[in-house]
Amino acid sequence: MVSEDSIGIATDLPWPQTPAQAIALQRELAGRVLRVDDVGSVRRVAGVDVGFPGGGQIARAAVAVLSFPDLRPVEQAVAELPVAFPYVPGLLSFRELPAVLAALAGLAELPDLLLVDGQGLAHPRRFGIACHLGVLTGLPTIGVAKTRLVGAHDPVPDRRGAWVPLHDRGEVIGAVLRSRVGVRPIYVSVGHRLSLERAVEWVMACTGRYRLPQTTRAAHALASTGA
DNA sequence: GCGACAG
DNA sequence: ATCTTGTCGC
Repeated sequence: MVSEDSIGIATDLPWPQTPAQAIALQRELAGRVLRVDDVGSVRRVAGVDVGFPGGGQIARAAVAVLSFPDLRPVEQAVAELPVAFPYVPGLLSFRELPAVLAALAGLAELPDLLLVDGQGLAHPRRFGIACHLGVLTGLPTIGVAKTRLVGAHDPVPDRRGAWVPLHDRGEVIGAVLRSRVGVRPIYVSVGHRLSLERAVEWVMACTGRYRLPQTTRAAHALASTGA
């Protein structure tokens, strides 16, 4: 029973009710992640983030769409839904994605690329929230996290744009990127339909004078204030 | 058994 | 994530 809205976002999805079901679904969907570059021309880039106003019973998702490459605000959408899944490290998407999908459905036009607040492949089962959102929407996505979930890495040179690979169990799962000199690095990983190298380039192209990309900052502001 | 642990 | 003011440092 899957319904779609006018711009093609499925909203009424079957959803796991327990951590065990969620993990099984991640293992199944992880095989659908595309790591090859297939982004196309990007005119609209969006930041995606979720806040929990009040006691934390409500999830408020925000999508901030910016023009590319000038990064000017062009559209935004917010959606609030009751929280239906607890926060469990590794299962973040099951808590936040329902609200995110609702917010995306409220846009007049879909973005060409999504920067998601959280991990992509840099996840225990290689299926963080950025991968999950990419697979569900079919859109190119990138995971941009402020802290590490899994993996190890060498020190990152303190130069803007420098990055080192993030390793886990013998494979490269992401990039630890110095988006700005003198600040903690950010964790970038493939979400869907692009390579790690291109993901890092897109993130840098969306980043100005701050540690986090403009897209992420705009979405965060929207998700926490609601307007 | 003792830590680590996106948001 | 959220609850919260001032304060240390560049």
